[in-house]
Amino acid sequence: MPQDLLRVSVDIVIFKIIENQLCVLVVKRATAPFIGQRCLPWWFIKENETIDDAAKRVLFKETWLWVSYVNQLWVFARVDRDPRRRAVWIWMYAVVDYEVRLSAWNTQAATQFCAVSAIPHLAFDHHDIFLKAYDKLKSDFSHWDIAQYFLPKYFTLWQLQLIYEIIWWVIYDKRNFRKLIASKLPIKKTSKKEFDVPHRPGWLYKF
Amino acid sequence: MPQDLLRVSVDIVIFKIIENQLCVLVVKRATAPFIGQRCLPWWFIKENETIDDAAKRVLFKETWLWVSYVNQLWVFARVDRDPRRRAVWIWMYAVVDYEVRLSAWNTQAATQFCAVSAIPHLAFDHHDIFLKAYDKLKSDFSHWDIAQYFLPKYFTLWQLQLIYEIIWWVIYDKRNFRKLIASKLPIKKTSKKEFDVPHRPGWLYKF
DNA sequence: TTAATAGTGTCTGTTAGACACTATTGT
DNA sequence: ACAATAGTGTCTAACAGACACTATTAA
Repeated sequence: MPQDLLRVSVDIVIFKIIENQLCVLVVKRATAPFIGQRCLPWWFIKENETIDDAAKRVLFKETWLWVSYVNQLWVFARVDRDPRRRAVWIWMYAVVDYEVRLSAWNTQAATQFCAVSAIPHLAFDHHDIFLKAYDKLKSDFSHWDIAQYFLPKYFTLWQLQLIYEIIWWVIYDKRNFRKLIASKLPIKKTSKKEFDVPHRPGWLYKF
Repeated sequence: MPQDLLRVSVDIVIFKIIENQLCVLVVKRATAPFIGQRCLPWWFIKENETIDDAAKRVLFKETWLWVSYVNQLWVFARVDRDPRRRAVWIWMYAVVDYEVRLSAWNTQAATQFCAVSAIPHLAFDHHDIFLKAYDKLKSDFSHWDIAQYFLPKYFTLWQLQLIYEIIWWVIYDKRNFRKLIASKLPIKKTSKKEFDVPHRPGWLYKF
């Protein structure tokens, strides 16, 4: 039985909502190939490392981001779109929540979030990955409660509704939305209210 | 950037419906570890081979089966449940249609289909894979028309209904089922009818 | 008091599910 | 004629979607 040794890489699409827009993390390449172009964060995986852990560790080291959710998109073997001929690669996507601050890493122009409506040309086949990740994110939203990973621990129903409206690019009726999520999502009303708002404060909820 | 070389393997759950039962292909191991135990078919992938193609090629070579549908389940890196310490492995599932004959390979007791209700203990972590594949198969049925891969090219509505009843383990009302699939599945009535049946023959349909 | 958003209920159209009889073929 | 399965329509209950007003807070 053949036991070829292969290089395995991970490419990741990291989503975050900034100023009511869905954004994706892109990196400016400092080395060949495609030097100077934008692409998604990626790396080769080492032995003795699970994929999810590697994703979180590498992302923290390189971008100072701690992702709250990681999932797989797809795996490929040997489709020669990459000049370095990576043998096997894994596409993933991740979500970063509201509370992560855009501090140190943000001053490096090399790494920045970019609104999905204005994604630049991406090197490698990264545009395909982005599209697949975006589809997957939208479909996962309907089956499963990923919204929580975009939100802070305590949030108002309006914030929750906004997440859905941003991801799916639709407008909901407030009453219908609340009926819907009451029957679908395991969220609890807390005894706290939002503050520092110039209007009647809403109740805070948590998952 | 680390560029460790890893062995990549594929484990696959192959589904087929035999005598109105959902079955999975299991193999009896001839070599250590777990010699004599049953497990799922698996192999290491070689460079210059896409995963889907490798799956079809290897399965044909080893079991004489030509699968009509292949999909991915999950990818893992380094979880040391395997005595040989495979580094990265890919879980997949596949479907074999009605018309594939159980010929040559079936005489080898080493390779056989086993009803999902009577799966024996499987070596490695293959029982987990089987369970995940079964879940995925059921959920894919609701989103997407995989039923066609279980069926011959021309089929009656009753055969189609049976597939759904077997996979989901439910009973449908014939009229409601037909209304449902008429609105969901792109199937066409042909001008042919089934034959060699001791009752009124049904119309044949195709996808 | 005003500006701004929170919070709440009803009605209606569509969809999913229960249910029974006639039609056609082989023997 | 009989055995066996194909094929077909209606009624009802549940759910999804449209829709407008009162409540509470900060300034």
